[in-house]
Amino acid sequence: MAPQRRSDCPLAFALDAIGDRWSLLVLRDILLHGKRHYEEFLESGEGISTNILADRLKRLARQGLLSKERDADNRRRYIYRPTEKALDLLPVIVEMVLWSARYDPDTGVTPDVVERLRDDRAGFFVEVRRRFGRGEGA
Amino acid sequence: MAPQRRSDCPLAFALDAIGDRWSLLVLRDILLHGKRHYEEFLESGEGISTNILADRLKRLARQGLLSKERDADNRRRYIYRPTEKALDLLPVIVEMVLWSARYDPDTGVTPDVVERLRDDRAGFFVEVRRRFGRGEGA
DNA sequence: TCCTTTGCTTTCATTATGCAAGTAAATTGA
DNA sequence: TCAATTTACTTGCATAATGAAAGCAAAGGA
Repeated sequence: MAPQRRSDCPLAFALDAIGDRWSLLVLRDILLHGKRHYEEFLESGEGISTNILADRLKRLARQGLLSKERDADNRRRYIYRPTEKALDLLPVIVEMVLWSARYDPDTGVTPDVVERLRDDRAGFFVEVRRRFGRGEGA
Repeated sequence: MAPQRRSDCPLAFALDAIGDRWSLLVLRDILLHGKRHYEEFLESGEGISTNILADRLKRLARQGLLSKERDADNRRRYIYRPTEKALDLLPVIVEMVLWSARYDPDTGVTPDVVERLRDDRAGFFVEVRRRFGRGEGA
């Protein structure tokens, strides 16, 4: 997708990393929906196909956004986990969600969730990080 | 790029609108660099090609992010301006810039700009909006 | 020892991207 | 007044990305 660096612009850097239609949806599943396995990602409503999912997981891992390890409980599986670099994308995701909540008349996000994200971003971030064993500071 | 709706997820909505490698760079040129004409967008460091630029301008206008009108001073030109919907993407852009500033060792953004964006988001938004004739409140 | 589960890879058709060249309307200069 | 230039595209074509479907391989279960 984005093999080389296009410029030194920070926005271009972010877009080269996650500027496609699928990468952030995979991160959403991991960060917000607690998914960890390949099969779970496939089940998401958008219907990603198997080759694209495999490619994105590989890219995200190569870019240091995801770690991949065998599941000790079932060695056919792998567990995908977010790195700190991925957790630091939460503000980007939240702002995109708030923007869509404002402009999509058929949005699936409920008003109470919007309110929570708008009025307690920091608390939300702490809550998500806690689920991945990260305390308040880093 | 993203013809139809993939799901009711707000993140998917945003990605269908701006989830590609060019759309946000065009908006960056307009919102942050004061560019207004086709030729100016072509001059950006990333080197977008003419057909892609034309396509993205059309898409952004169709989605209500840009307005397009003839330049009265030079009727060969058109003036592209951001709508409120585009200005509301500033938080997304700022979060992406801050993320890249943290993780790109060769980032082009200077520490003082990073500090400004981090510590005075609201002031920054007001400043940008003022340039487009929008006061504090919408 | 099969059968199933899980995570892919491969194949191939369709679509998007990107470079280069061409087109057309508005403007300028001779 | 008309030829050159500016500005904003469009078109053609090659290459790359996407997507649907089928196939494959290792691990686990019956």
